[in-house]
Amino acid sequence: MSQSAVVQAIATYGPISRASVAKLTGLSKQTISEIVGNLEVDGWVRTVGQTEGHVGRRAVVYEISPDAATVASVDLGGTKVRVALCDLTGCVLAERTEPTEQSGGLNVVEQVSRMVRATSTDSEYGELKFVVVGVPGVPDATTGAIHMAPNISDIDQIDLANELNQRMGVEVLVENDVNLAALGEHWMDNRTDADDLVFVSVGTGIGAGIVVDGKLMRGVSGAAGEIGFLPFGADPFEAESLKTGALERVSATEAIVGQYRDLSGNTLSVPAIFEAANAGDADATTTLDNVALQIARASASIIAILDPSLIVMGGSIGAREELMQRVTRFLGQCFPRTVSIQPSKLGAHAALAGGASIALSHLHMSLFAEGQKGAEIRVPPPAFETFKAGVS
Amino acid sequence: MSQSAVVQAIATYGPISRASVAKLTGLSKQTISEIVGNLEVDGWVRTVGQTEGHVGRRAVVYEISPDAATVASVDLGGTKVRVALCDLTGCVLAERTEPTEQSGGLNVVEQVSRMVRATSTDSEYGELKFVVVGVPGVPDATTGAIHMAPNISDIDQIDLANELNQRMGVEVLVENDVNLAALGEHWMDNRTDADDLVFVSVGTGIGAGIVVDGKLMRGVSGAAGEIGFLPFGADPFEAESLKTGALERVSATEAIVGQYRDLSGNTLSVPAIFEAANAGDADATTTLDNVALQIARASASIIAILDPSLIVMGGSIGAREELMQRVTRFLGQCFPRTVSIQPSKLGAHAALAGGASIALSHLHMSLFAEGQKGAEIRVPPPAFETFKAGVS
DNA sequence: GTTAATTCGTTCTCTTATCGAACTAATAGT
DNA sequence: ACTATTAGTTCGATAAGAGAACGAATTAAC
Repeated sequence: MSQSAVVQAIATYGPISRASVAKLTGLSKQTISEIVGNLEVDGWVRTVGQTEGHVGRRAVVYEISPDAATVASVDLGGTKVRVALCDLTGCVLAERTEPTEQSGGLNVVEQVSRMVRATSTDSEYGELKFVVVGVPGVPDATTGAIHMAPNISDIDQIDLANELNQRMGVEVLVENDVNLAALGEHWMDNRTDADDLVFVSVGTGIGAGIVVDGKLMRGVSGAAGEIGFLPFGADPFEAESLKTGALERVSATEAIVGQYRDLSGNTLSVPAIFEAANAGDADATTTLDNVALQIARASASIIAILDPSLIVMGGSIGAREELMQRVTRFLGQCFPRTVSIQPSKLGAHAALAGGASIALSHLHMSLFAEGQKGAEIRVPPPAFETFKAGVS
Repeated sequence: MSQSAVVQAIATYGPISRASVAKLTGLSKQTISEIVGNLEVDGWVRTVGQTEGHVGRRAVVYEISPDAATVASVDLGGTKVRVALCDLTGCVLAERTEPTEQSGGLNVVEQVSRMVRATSTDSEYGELKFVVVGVPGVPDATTGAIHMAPNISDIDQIDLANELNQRMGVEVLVENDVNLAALGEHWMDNRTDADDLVFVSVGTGIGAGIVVDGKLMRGVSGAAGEIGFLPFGADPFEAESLKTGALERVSATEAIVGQYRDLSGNTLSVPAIFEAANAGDADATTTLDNVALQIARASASIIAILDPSLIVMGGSIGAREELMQRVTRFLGQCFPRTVSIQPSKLGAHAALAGGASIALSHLHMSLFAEGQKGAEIRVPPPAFETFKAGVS
């Protein structure tokens, strides 16, 4: 069937007539009529009136039926758990946030499944069909355990996707949170010219998510984008660099606080250091310069290897305007080509958006392109403001 | 049509009966009979006898008709032009090598098209259907010019693919030589477990070709893998590093010769420096250690960002056993995960093999999967010895 | 206000790829 | 010779989709 193509066209080109879908897809009119008819009977699309003002007969226009089903996107962080319930168009129907269960392990599983259940039955939404969970670690494809996630205890001892699946009875996908953030930014960007992007997150740690050809690059062991281990910043041949990562040792929260303390003798939080720099504190300025220099080098490495069209900076530190400006300046001094660097548009909600985009793609695939090889449905993002409002 | 699946099965599983193809593809027996019948009439496959010794009726077995068509793979280097003519199974039918026309520009175009024509009409081969040319530079997708190719003069002034196409009347694809080498190694490796690899070439320059998911990663401007510009080795903030690349300044031919001269006062060629190191020359040993250290850092960068399953070292310098051992040792000291590092199996012929693999894939696609979206035909490589013998 | 041009959507027929089942053919082992 | 087994063909049946023709509804133009 070419159901997927039809759904894709309706989803992408908003309210649209069957004749237009025929032109867009290249399929014949009656094929479209039949497919749309079936979709309408099954409740996936619905009519929204008629065209008017044009020459010729009025066309009945269709759109995706937003409430035919829902998906949930979960951002499982070390301190907070966020759950967003989205309809088929990606609009946020309900959201809730809780502090993460610090006892970790199965208790977190219980917490997430309880929150998802509560959110999805808040009122009369469509059936929950898919859940995507973003975690601050590397999901192991075979065992389902989450490696390198020091912020959530015992999360590497259980098969997270499987445990959640059993409790909720819905298909669950677990993905690294930075990867999801990269996808989220890419989704909302919705660019047609180039289909790639690297999301660089600087916060308690430093990491990157890579989108190439609209798809996530994970690497064989799921560790693609672990730029904390780039071999510069600290001496990469010191033992400590093998554990923490040479670059991470000089560019994440702890390193920034430490560096400022070494220079000034005072211990300030990272936001306070930014304040101090803005107020003219020379030590703070030096600290930020040093950090930005390292991040510029990291960006240069990424560009040298991947040649992306865009780098998006995110995380509590990375997205700061003061840092971005410095990074852009330094990058110009150590790399011949210029690449656009932009701050994250979605901020703390990037991973949530990425989860929603994956969930919707998967759902559409399973519904309309069951077992087709090259099929790929790209669900267009909702208006930026709509999404932002839903999760604020 | 599922022609592509049938061709794929016959190409991959050698001489094979129609019944077996049916089982492999999941298509029904008479569908296979019809498709194979058509392919045989058109000359793409042929029978090669019957099975014997099994219970039941004897099966007629088919294989790809090797001489139904040919493709040419060209390695257009700064000093040599190599042309290999391959049949449909990837076997080399004829080969020729000439010094590169030093006048550059259109003269090189003439040289290549003359060589290809001469090679393909040497005797009675199948019709030439596709030509792939590997160049030491970055092909511009829009203009067809080759950027960053200092070794072939004026090659950035012309639309290479187009000029060649007009002279030869065959479809021509131009690709970076390191990218082709990466594909060639990947093709010959023919691994089923993981479908990615990074080819690192160290010679007059340093560069990398990246294969992910069986496909080349090119980047937006075709500059992916330009690891000469990784921001370490020399100081990346010096003006010279913006031109030559910070890493390239300390790891390619010129840098190695220079470094040894600085240490010892003597000027030796790179092979001579390797000899000296093997003979116990401390300065040569130090030089090679330094170079290997930088290449290990480059490898660490690649692994941190891409997380590949394999790195293949190539180029006149990179493939040397003495260097590889050092790189492996240093990499273990600056990166926590171990990744397999292997020397190039194809040596100077890697790009030629990569060109052949692309040419064959394209040809099969255009013949049997015209305008199918997700279609992809993977032509299995010939036996390693067969190929090697053909181009030696 | 009638007519022409235009667009939408349906009906009907035709093509093409594929499958399923029945049937014929050939072979090894008993 | 008989049987189990595998190979390959013949003969419909089915389903996705294309193409053409036609009816319906609407605006523009005279």
